[in-house]
Order: sequence, then structure tokens, then C-alpha cells
Amino acid sequence: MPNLKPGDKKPALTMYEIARLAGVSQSTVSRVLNGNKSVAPDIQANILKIVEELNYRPNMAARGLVSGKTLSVGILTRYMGSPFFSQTLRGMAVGLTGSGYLPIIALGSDLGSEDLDALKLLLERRVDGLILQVGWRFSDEYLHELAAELPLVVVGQNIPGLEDHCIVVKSFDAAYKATAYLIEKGHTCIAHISGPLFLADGIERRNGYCQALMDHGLEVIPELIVEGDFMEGSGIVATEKLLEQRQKYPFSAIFIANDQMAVSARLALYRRGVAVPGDVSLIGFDDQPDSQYMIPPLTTIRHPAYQMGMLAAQAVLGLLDGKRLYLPDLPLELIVRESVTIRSQ
Amino acid sequence: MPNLKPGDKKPALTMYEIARLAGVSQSTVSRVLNGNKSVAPDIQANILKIVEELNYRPNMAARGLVSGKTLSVGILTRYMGSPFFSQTLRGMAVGLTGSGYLPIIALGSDLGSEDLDALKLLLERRVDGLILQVGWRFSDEYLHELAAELPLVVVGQNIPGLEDHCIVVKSFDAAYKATAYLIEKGHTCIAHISGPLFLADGIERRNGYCQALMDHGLEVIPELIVEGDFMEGSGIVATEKLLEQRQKYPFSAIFIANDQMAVSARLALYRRGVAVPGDVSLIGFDDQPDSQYMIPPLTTIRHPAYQMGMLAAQAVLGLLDGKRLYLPDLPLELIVRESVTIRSQ
DNA sequence: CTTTGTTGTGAATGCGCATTCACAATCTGA
DNA sequence: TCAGATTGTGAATGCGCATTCACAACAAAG
Repeated sequence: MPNLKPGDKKPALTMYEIARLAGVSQSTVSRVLNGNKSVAPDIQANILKIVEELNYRPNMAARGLVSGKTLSVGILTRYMGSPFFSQTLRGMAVGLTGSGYLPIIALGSDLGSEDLDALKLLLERRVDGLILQVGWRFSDEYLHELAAELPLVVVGQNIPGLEDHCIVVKSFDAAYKATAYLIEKGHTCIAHISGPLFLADGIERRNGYCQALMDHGLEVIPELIVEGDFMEGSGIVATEKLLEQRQKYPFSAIFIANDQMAVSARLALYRRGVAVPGDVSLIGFDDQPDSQYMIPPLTTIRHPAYQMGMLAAQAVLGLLDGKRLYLPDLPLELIVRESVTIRSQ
Repeated sequence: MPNLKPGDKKPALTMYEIARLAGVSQSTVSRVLNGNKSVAPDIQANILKIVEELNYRPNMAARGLVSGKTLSVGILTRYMGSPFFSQTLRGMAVGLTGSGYLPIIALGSDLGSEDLDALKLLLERRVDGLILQVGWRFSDEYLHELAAELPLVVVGQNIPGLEDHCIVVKSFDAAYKATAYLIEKGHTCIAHISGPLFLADGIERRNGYCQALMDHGLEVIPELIVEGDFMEGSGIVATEKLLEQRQKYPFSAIFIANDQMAVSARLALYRRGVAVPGDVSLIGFDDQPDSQYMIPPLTTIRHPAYQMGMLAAQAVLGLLDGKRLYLPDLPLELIVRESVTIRSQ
């Protein structure tokens, strides 16, 4: 018999192997495993038993070759690890669970063309769908091509012509709301620590702030807008810069573009003996988990990071299913806590 | 000619298609793409040109079928989204970049057998390596089987017999160090807010605390150990519980099993008018990004979450390469800031 | 001008699976 | 009882690629 000689390694556990052991053809095993057509109950049971015993697992690569699907969704991001994005990522992962799809993650970066390289890795793997998190530098045109090729969802940025593939949040409105809230509490001189002004989010939040001031007849004072970088540390620097000008512009409140910066801004104020909210009221943006435990608990805008991820996952799944999903507007709620007080005139 | 009729869809962009356009055989294209054997320079250039123009990307599934590799590493976790784990995850992703391997993430959970299901999804995909993050409930025996099957790295837990596959951190020692530091500063009545005591980390940190007390001739008072859950909120509850007993056991310091709980514990103290570190000194564990901006900045143990992830990635890559990597002990450093003061006797 | 290498190339094979097709066995109805 | 319908099964094919083998063309050596 042309069987393996003693020295041979044992054959890989393939479907054919199962078939051989069950005394049926490979196609029958396939039928059983895919629950499709009719197979005699006893044969079926027997096959399942063998599969179970040998702990056989079909090879997705082979399966994918035939079906043209990989059951995986690519996620391209740069910000993995930030408390904010990790929530979004979790949303995506949770949104995908149960669907059979698994996320494959690629990390972009500023260096050279790494965004493109990372994307290439994803596309080579023939991911069935793609989620892009803000930060890459692809042209709108390229994104259109991409969207034509496979189910694409963009998180955190609005691409002209791809609006129904984009999951964004109305940062402008929320920033407006936050600022208006301060004004409503009697504040008339309000500073702003912005995010990086090369990011859409940074710009929108600043614009919302400006608009609110103007709509309420307040002046926008450039010196009271200090650019931060959305990272922890920059709250300190920005706050100190602001404090230096307090003689000239006696602000009584700061709208800070995200909570990460708010945390350190708050420390900077403490160091300088400025009471919060007694001397200066603070309002943040994002409502990260810790914010409610700050001293005082931070009044802020709740950013639905997790829901965005979840929605992104549902959107790709929808796209994969051929449905064009309706993307609801995610709410940005003002969370009132204790860092803002009424300004005693 | 037996070509496509007008109505046919265009053929998929395969290597064969490239070969046809270049007027060579498919194997020649393969040779060029894999840079292996000798191919006439002009042919080579021509093929590369066509590949570039058509934006051809080899199909990893097919390639994987032949090579038996998927160039992907499975990561099984439950804690995606926690500030701590997201650092580890980032470390893994960064550690993998440039290697050609991409991480595939599966989410386990407590519910039913979801851990196993998630793992199955990973194994079906024939991941080349596997990283397990603490939390699943697999038997040591099963883990041994797994390790025999494919490169396995376990993060955050020590599996008997698989020590050189496990990346852990000496929580016990660090907890000991933290507690000893408090003692050194003159504190003799020290409370502890522990992590969940069904987790190795929770137990070890508590044990380190107890050991330090005993080694310094201090009594371990069960009432001064309150179990938390490592989550933000539980610091409040635990602290209040502790405060209730302050009459009886006038502790002057608390060792808190992680910074997340420390943040809210600090708020609880503030609410009750207990000064930090004036009345009660605080020492945390993990050194999460925000901790240095707490009021006062938190003295804590720096946990190398990011490095653990990085190391895990390097370890699988090493294993994939056939090397048995040397896993260095990751340092747990005491970061002295301002939340601990000398106890004035 | 043969012989032995060397280099460049194509044909053929198989990776593990889904699927189509053909066919045998059994069942239906008149 | 026999034509047709139904059900269960195996053989064959191909997904896109790497790889092996065979062989042509040509160069160097005798």
C-alpha cells in the first residue's frame, strides 16, 4: 500500500482525513460541517463524533480561498492606547462579537508612508471590511476608491461624498453647548485650551467655542485660546500660559478641549492657588472614566467613544450584509458636575 | 477564442492575470514577487511595472494555504478598554509592527464558554502565534496542549511548567516595597484596598502588603483590608468602609491595589474632609497616565504595562523564529510623588 | 565541434476546502 | 409494476498561490 512509511510525519488534520476515518467522502464531511444538505443521521452523528474527538478545526485559509471571504475586519488606527480610542476599539470588538468576524488591527503612524504600508497589510489579507480611525493621511479620492472596493467605515472624520460611511460626532455643537453653559452661569471672560488645530476635532471644538461667544455678544480674545495637544501633559503648560495673562484678561472659566488635558490643567491651577470652581470654573470634553472622580468632579461633555466603535462595527456588518445602515446621530450630552459654579458678579 | 463573453464580470486580479498581461507564466511572476530565483532583468521590471499599475496584491489566503502560515498572531483578552490593558495591547501592536505579523483580537468573557469560543475562532484562523491575556478560565493542562501546538505567550499569569512562556511581573515584591515605604515613613497603621481576591494580581498585592507588615512587626488587621474590584468606582465604597472604622483603627495611610481605585478613593477622602497626605497618606499601584496629575500627585508603583505587551510580541516573534526568548524581569519601580508624607508621631 | 554547467522559463502539482455534477438507491403514484 | 421524483453520496473541479521538475537556451570548458 502506498501509505506513509514509518518515518513520515503524521498527516495534517484535514477534512479528507476525517472522511477517511468516517469511511465517507470528503464532500460528505463538508456537508455535515456546513449543515447544508441532507446527510443520513447516523453518518452525520458519526462524523461529528470524530470531529469532536480529534478536535478538528476547518482551515479558514482554505475556506476563504473558496468563498472569497476571510471573516475578518481590518481596523487601521494610530491612537491605540489612548484612553479614548481604546473605548472605541472595545466598542468595535464587542460590536463584532457573535458575528463570526474578528478584527485585525494595523497601526499607522506619522513616519513616512507607514499608514499606507499598514493599510496594505490589511488589504493583502483580504479583510472583508475596513474601519479607518482618524489620523491617516489618505486623500479623499483614495478613500473613495477604497469604499468602492470593500465595505468601508470611517470613524471620527467626515469625508465628502462618503457621509453615509462616516461616523462622526457633532463636536462643534457640543463645544458650543459647553461654552454656552458657562455663559449661562454668568461667565463673560472664558478661556479655551484647544486640541491640536490640525485635527478636525481640535478645530471644531474651538470653533464651537468661538461661535458661542459671538452669539452671546462676547469677544473672542485670541490670547485666551491656547493650543494643546490632547495629551495629559499639555494641560499644565497651557494653563500656565493662560494664567500669565490673567491680569490682562481676568477669565473666570476655561473650556478645555478634552478631559485628559483638564486633569493636568486642574493640577496647574491647584499649584498656583487658584480655586476650582471658586476662582475658575472648568468644563471638559469627553467624560473619560476618571473625570467624575476629579476634585471637584468635572463638568464635561460625554463623548460616546464606545458607542462610536460599536456603531462602526455594526455599520461594516451591515455593509457586508448589503444593507446600507442608517447611522444615527450620536448624542453629546452635557454632564453637569461640580467644576462649574455661578459667577458671582 | 474561449475568452470572456461581453457579459462576463472581469476576472479577479490574480497572479495568473498578471502573467498573462506580461506574456510570461504564472510561476515567473511568483518568482519576481518573492524575489527568489533569477529572472531576466527586463522581464522582472516589466512584471513589477504591471503589478504596480494594476495595484495587484497577492492573496494571503492562497499564500497561507501553501505556506501554512497566516502571518497573524491571535490575542485573546477580556479587558480591552481598560486603561491598563490598552497599554499592553498597544505594546503588542507596536512590538509586532515591522514583522509582517498582524494581531487578530478575540474577546473572551465570563458568560458561558465564550472564552473557548473566542479561542476557537482564533485557532480556526490558524494564527501562527497566540497571546493570552489574563482572565480566561482554561486549565493548566489545556494551556500545555496549546503551547505544544503553537507559539504561546501568556501575559499576567504564571502557568506551572510554562514559566518561560509567561510574562509576569512581581506584584508581590512591589506591593511589599510600597508598604515598606509607608512603614519607613513612620506609618504603623496602614489600610489596604485590594483588588478582587479571585485574581492572582489581587492576591499577590495583598500578600505583599501583609508580608511587609509582618516583617516589620506590625499586625495585619483584617478589618483594614477591604476588597475592591480594580475599577474606578470601587475606591469610593472601599474608602468609606475604611473610614467607618477609623475610630477603632486609626490608620494613617492606605495602600491601594491600583491607581484607578486610588483616584476615587482620593475623592472619597476629600468629601469626608480627610487631607491627603496630611491626615492619610496614599500609595497606589500601576502609575496610570493620570496619576501624576492627581491632587496631590500620586506616589505609586509603576507597572510596565506597555513593556509587557511589547515583550509579549517579541516573545511570540522569537518563538516563531525558533528561538526561545529570554524573558527579562520587568522592573516595578516605586514612583515617589506627593501623596505620602512622614507621619508626625 | 561536442560535453558539461549554468541560467531562465513553463507545465504540473497540491495546499484544504466548497461546490457542482453525476449517479445510485429509495420512494411516489397510476 | 414501471416511469418519474426524491434523497444520499462520491468524484471531480477550482479557488490563488509556491514549488518542484523538466527542459530549452546559451556559456564555458575540453
